[in-house]
Amino acid sequence: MAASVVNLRNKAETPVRTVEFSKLDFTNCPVRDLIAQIGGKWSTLLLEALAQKPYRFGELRRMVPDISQRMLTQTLRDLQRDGYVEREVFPTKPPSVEYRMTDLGRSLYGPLAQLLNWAEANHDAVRAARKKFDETEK
Amino acid sequence: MAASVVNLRNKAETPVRTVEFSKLDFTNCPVRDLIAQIGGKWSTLLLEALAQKPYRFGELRRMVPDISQRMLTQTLRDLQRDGYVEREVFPTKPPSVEYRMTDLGRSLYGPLAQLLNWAEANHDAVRAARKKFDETEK
DNA sequence: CGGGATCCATTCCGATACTG
DNA sequence: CAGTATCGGAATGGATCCCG
Repeated sequence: MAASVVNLRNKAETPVRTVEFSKLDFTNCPVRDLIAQIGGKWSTLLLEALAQKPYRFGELRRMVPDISQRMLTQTLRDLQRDGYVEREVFPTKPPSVEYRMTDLGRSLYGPLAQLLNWAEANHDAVRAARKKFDETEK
Repeated sequence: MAASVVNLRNKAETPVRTVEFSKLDFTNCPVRDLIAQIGGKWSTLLLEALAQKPYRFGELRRMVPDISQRMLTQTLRDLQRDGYVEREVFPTKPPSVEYRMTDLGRSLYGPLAQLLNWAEANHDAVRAARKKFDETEK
């Protein structure tokens, strides 16, 4: 229904998004469905690493020292399930496993990197806003 | 140290991000710090609504019917704390409260909207990847 | 080396009831 | 109308031990 369709525009009046608020079923909402995974604690970090080049399990572990191997395994598995990452096992002795980004993952990383750049560029502004909010004691 | 700095480049060899993996303290990592909030279950939805125009509490509640008033209050409060949203109370009878986006929030919404567009455009691809992964019974 | 299995603490979030 | 307070279940994530 047209009344429930919202056009989100930027300043140049170019439509940037159209969101229908009438039917927001969790199982079928792309935003919640995909962002829930990307928004996990370790997903973006691993996507950033693998956007550079393929890495082995142990290499990723050393690059992100404060991740538990449980979460590394699980996050990589989830990223593979969503089609962002490929896994290849080399039957060496002992075995080694390499993770690399797929084309879908690279296409995701474009807009994602822009958002992460924004986060870094505006981290101070957000922290200042938080401090002000907390000091005003609301 | 230079060895721990990773340049993430796109196909045109333009550096898009530089990530230092050596010091990723949770309290000081902008990505995790900001994305953790944005990645919450309701944040993006409310940012999308308020990117269009200001809304009152009850209007937002009706736009997103499956949110509890507890989470609506809390998410709006968190968005306000991070400086994305402003709250204005009108001392009418009964009182009404309006929420509107700040300039910081609008600047965030630019790259965020691109990511959300990607999520919608590629939802089918991800769902297909999930189905294939699950059927391959890994 | 690259996991899997188990246990446990914390956090998130929904439901419900109450208030100025 | 726009919240606050409390409770409890579910999900998230860390620590530890085991295994081919």
